[in-house]
Amino acid sequence: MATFPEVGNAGLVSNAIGAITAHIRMNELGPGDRLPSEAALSKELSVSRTVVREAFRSLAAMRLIDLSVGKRATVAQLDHGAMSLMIEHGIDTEQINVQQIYDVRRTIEVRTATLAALRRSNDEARAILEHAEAMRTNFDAPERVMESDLAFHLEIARASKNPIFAMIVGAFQGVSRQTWPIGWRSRSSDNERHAMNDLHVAIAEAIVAGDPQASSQLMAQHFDESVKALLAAGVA
Amino acid sequence: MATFPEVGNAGLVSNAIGAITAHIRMNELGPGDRLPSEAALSKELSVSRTVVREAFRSLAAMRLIDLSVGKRATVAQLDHGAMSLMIEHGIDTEQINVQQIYDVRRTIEVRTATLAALRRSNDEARAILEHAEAMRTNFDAPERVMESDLAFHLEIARASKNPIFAMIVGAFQGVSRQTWPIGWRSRSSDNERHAMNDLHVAIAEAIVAGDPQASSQLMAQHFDESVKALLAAGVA
DNA sequence: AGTTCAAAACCTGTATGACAGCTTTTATTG
DNA sequence: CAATAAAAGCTGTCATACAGGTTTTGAACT
Repeated sequence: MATFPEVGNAGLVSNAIGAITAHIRMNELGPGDRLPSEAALSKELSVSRTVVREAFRSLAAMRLIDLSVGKRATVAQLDHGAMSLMIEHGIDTEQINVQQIYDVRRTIEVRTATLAALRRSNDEARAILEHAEAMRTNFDAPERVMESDLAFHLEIARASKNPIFAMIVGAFQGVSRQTWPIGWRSRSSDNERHAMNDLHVAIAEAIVAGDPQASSQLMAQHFDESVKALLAAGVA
Repeated sequence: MATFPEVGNAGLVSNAIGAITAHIRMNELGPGDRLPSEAALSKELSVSRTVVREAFRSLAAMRLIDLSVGKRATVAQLDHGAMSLMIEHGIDTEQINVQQIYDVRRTIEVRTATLAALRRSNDEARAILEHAEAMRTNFDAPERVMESDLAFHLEIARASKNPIFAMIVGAFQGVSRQTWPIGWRSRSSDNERHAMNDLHVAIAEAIVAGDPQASSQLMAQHFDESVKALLAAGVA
């Protein structure tokens, strides 16, 4: 008899992955909930611990579960880690370019700006404004300006109250860290750099004021200027 | 002394993943190019084959590489498989809901419609129109209407010539297969269902005509109506 | 020299067993 | 009943083995 029908035919590991996600679904597990041990799953699925481990690793790579030594695996919170790696891989292998990323970001962030203006909590409004102001304050430390810039955009995405937007915006952070300095240097004068910071503050103020129109219009303007700067610097 | 500094401290598997992606980057590998064998990497990194395998599995889970028995691992093409699982996991664990997905899709697809009108090849234009017409033709077989609908949206994303859009739109297909029938049933009459199909044909014609304004406007209208139907059906 | 084809070498998928080190449960003791 | 120590459970990593694919090698033949 050897192999009886099995559930699918794409390898034992794929089956195990399916069984584990099914377990999560059927038991209605949520973030933090514990999964069965490797040994238990190994027994239940009649496969070696090796197979179960590889399935766990796969799920952990996609950030569907968290692993840590000694403890059992737990269901994970939505996270942009895996998507970040996918995007970076796309860049590394020249399947996507920086301009395409900016198009996606612009499309999404014009929307998050709108939503943030409508839905931001007071704490989020304050955080967004603080990040924008930090960009001004640390003008002479580009490293810090960049980090505040990234935090600013991510906080707006969070304030949109749609975790998918937050995940996508987060996923681009890694790549943005590489391209940001290019944009900064390519602005032709400190005046332009100050103008960029001012624009961030203006977006923050529109969101604080709860003005979706102004928020999205200013965000669009910000991206148009950034793309122009990047193109001027000759980024493909 | 035991463990000497190592490269990082997040476990041997993480190190191996880093080493492999670094290998891809430094050798400028592209889709289809072959990676070193497990044994070779195992030797080079001074870790067991087990560790290398788990690293490979992790990368395969994120679809950065392809594995197949007997052959060496190869660099993979950008693919929405991993992101699909992430989204489904988000739904299963109630971290995201259907309305949020529709908001993301609307945001992105209004843009892909615009770009498709500007950039579609003739083949793509024809394929998009065919999918829309197939929705009409197969009116009595909802299953087929759905598949044509999904293919229609994905083809538009591809025609935008931005693989990130295609990846995101593709990632939502799995979930859409679950919610689509709800939307179909929730339209109050066959008239409304025919209207939905007509709207798809109208979008296709706008793209064929190379009219970005009309394309995006009609796509926005399509999503607004779909969301309305879903809300009417009481989808959270 | 070039082609064909079979053997050899290589490679991945899976299983088993072992042990270190961390975490949770259990049992004991005060 | 609380504190604590022992036991049991769990994950991370390693080594080894073998079945069954795939690529390379080499020999035989044209």
